[in-house]
Amino acid sequence: MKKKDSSPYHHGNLKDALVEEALKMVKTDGIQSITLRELTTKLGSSRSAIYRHFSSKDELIRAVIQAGFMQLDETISPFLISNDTVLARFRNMGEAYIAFALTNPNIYRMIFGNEVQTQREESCDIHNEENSGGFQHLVALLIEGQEKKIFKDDDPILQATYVWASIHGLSNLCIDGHIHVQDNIEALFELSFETIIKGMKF
Amino acid sequence: MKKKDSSPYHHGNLKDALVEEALKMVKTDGIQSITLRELTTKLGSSRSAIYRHFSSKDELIRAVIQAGFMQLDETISPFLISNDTVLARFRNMGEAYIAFALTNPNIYRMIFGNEVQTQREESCDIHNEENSGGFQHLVALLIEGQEKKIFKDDDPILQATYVWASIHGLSNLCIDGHIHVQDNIEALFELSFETIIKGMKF
DNA sequence: ACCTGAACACCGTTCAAGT
DNA sequence: ACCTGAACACCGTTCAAGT
Repeated sequence: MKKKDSSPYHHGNLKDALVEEALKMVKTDGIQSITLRELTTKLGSSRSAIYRHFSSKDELIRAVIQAGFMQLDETISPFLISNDTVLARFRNMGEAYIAFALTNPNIYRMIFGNEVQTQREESCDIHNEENSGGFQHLVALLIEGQEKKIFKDDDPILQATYVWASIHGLSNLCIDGHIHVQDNIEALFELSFETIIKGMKF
Repeated sequence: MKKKDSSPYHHGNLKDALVEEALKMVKTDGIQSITLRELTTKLGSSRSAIYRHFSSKDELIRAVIQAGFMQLDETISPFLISNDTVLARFRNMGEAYIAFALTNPNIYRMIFGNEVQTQREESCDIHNEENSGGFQHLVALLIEGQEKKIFKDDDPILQATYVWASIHGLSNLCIDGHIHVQDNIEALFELSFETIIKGMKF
């Protein structure tokens, strides 16, 4: 079990522990399940200690959102910079993306939901280089595809945004049950990827 | 101003009035702004009266979501069944859809958000014929396009789902500020529509 | 940089009693 | 089919006082 620190009045790294534990709670029970009372009880700290590190619950949630966003980013990035062909990398990324959303619906919902007003520009905007290497890698992949005459010569940033939006839309509709094609959900992905690639072809 | 009913103990149609007023609150201030206390105060009814019509706040919200979904549906449906060409109808629908989302971000977020667990199958599933004429019309449009050799011969329901997901993804990312291409947001839509249509071409 | 413990305003929900 | 009014448990947030 966890050992106490030298003093009962000091937690090892409360700020990170709060974010980590909150992300766990989101993952299993959704963002609505986070209450500061339960969160601090689980960590064995006091409620008011939170306000040493975050000015409000919303600010804490923003940190949790950012942590979740980085998990998604780390899941998809490797597929974009592998040694596979352009089209294989594209497809593998898409499958990994949707798999993440289906496996972690609560985290995905939190990231792209809007229960907390975030300054996306500064946290988990997909264009933010610091947090979204994935988007940058996607842009690079599309540029490579354009150079190899696989993809149409369009603005690669707009192209990447369109791709992201399409895959995001699929993920979003699937995990929130707006579509019920469960029997042939793979057929939906197959059709979607093919249509996207055909639409962007040189 | 509003006249009282014959008896102060009977509201004209409290159930509908609650949903209507709640939808207004969502539209201007977002779903988070709805509290039963404020809602009933605005209508001049008592708090407990709500429970004559809804078993909980969540059940009320579900009715509000459904009402919002029908507004979206009524906005886009006319464009799908107009006298224009297949491609014009397709494009006009897409533009109307995104325009609705940009004009009513709070309503759009509520519809496709997940702050309240809904049984989508019974309320605002896009496949639900009762509430989503738009989706049915989109399927019909795609079938017409296939017959006229404009679109590829794919399962029209999967095709329609892919189209919906793409436009939904664009709307969603735009209103939540995950993308900041505000300067050329029209260019993004232009590229998206062209890519989608090209991807589905015969 | 934490702790305890109390307090505050706000929330959804319930209930007893009236009309 | 409503009303009033009180109560309940829960919430985020603040604060005074300690270590």
